Amino acid sequence: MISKTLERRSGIAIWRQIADELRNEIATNVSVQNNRLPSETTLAKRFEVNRHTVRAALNALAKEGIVESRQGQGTFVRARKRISYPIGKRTRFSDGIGNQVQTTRGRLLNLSIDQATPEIASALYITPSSKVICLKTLSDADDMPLSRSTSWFCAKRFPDIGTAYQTTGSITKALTQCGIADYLRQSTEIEAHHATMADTEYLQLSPGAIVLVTQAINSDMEGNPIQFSTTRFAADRVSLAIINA
Amino acid sequence: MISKTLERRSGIAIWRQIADELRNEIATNVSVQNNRLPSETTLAKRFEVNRHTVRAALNALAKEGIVESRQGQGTFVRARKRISYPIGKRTRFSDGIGNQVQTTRGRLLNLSIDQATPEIASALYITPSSKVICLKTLSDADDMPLSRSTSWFCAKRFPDIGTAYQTTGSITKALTQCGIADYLRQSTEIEAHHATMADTEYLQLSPGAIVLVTQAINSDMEGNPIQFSTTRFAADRVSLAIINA
DNA sequence: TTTAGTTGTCTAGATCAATAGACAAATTTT
DNA sequence: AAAATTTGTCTATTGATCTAGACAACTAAA
Repeated sequence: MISKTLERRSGIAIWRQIADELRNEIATNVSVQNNRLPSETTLAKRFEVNRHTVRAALNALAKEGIVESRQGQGTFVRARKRISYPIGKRTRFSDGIGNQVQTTRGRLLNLSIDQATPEIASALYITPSSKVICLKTLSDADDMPLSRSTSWFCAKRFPDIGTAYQTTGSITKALTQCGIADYLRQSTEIEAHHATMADTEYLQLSPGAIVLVTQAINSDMEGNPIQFSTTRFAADRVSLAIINA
Repeated sequence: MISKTLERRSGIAIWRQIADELRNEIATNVSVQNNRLPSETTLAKRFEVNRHTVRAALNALAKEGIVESRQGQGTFVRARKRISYPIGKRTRFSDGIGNQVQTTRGRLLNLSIDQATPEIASALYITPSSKVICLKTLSDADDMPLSRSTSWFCAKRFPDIGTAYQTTGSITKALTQCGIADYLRQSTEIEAHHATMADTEYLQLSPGAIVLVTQAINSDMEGNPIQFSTTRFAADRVSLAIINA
């Protein structure tokens, strides 16, 4: 198909560049017939590299659980679906993905009481350097880490949000306990970045992996912002579905 | 700050892992004082590597235009802003980013008439294997490639969409010429992937770079789908802003 | 059973990445 | 002026990645 040469001396090993390319083609069903990849020799010819280099790439994909090699037969793709995470006015974690997975879990990693930075203050409509509660959480789906979030709440309005989250394992339920029966997503910004070291640790990713970073503000029904949060998703496990309606 | 060890034998050179980490920290203003990075020796101690390895990382960031080193003084970050690309009911390319850049340009890379795949057919509400026009385009902002798209239109309804795009360089204007005065974004799906070889070529990216991939359906004012498209953004040049209202 | 095609494993050498140390060149502080 | 701190450049060595070739082990088809 594409016969562009691989870049050497780029800091990314050739076998990993091939792995990235094949992962993409598998995701879009290019050059995959009957769930079977071309043979190692064929791929080596196509990428103009040694067969061992192709094997290193396939080995990496096998470790990710994307393909499976069988001696004498070939290399086959194992179907895996991304979790579709809805983003709209009524975005909620467990509700949104609940029908796609068996179990969801939220864990509190860290709680601290900080002074609001200018950015947080303007998002929450409070005076700069007033007190905010900062919650760092990790969310699992089927015991695979899916995302990690940092949320800020006005400490004066939600003094007990931390303990409420710890007992419920859910922001929505914690807000209910704090008197917020319903809330709306006011804004969302999405970026993509390379995984940081903290990401590779908490989300169980390899270096060079991708995280989808969303920055969101939630408001109560009167339109007052109540939560400002940054969430980092393991990009190869999710697809963000934007709900316009 | 974070003292997690770097992963060796991962196919990603250590200097590139450090570059990725620093790029992220620069973006979030961590460990950057007065626009000045810590000295090479300090960074080498922190990452527990040789100073030359840190230099390789800084060299890469300098080539990307993110930092600038001055002998005897230090290494400084150069301010660069991502273009914020709005996604909502009324998403349009040039309108949305027009106030952030000087010039925008759209170029037609390829036009073909294909049979609709099941996916395209269901998105456009047409019978499978009926004819569709496929437009591959590249969009620049200030002469930097920003995104590349593949769009499908019903060939029966929009026979002249190709020439209309070529003369106007804009999907919106092309649709106007074809009798669509106004249209709405019906759905958007967002994923993040590693750049393919075609991405590195057209979007001028390095291997290992990230692309934000959106899949969207646009409808006319009666709610009939008119365009199905996949867009791949250079992730380090944009931020997607979700408009819920 | 034979043959062709596939993945698995081993050895050896060539190229690239990372470490180590030394010193030059430029800037700021003392 | 001198000292301290910074980036820039050089050489040499060790370790990881990529290439090359050969052959074993397994599978499916002739």
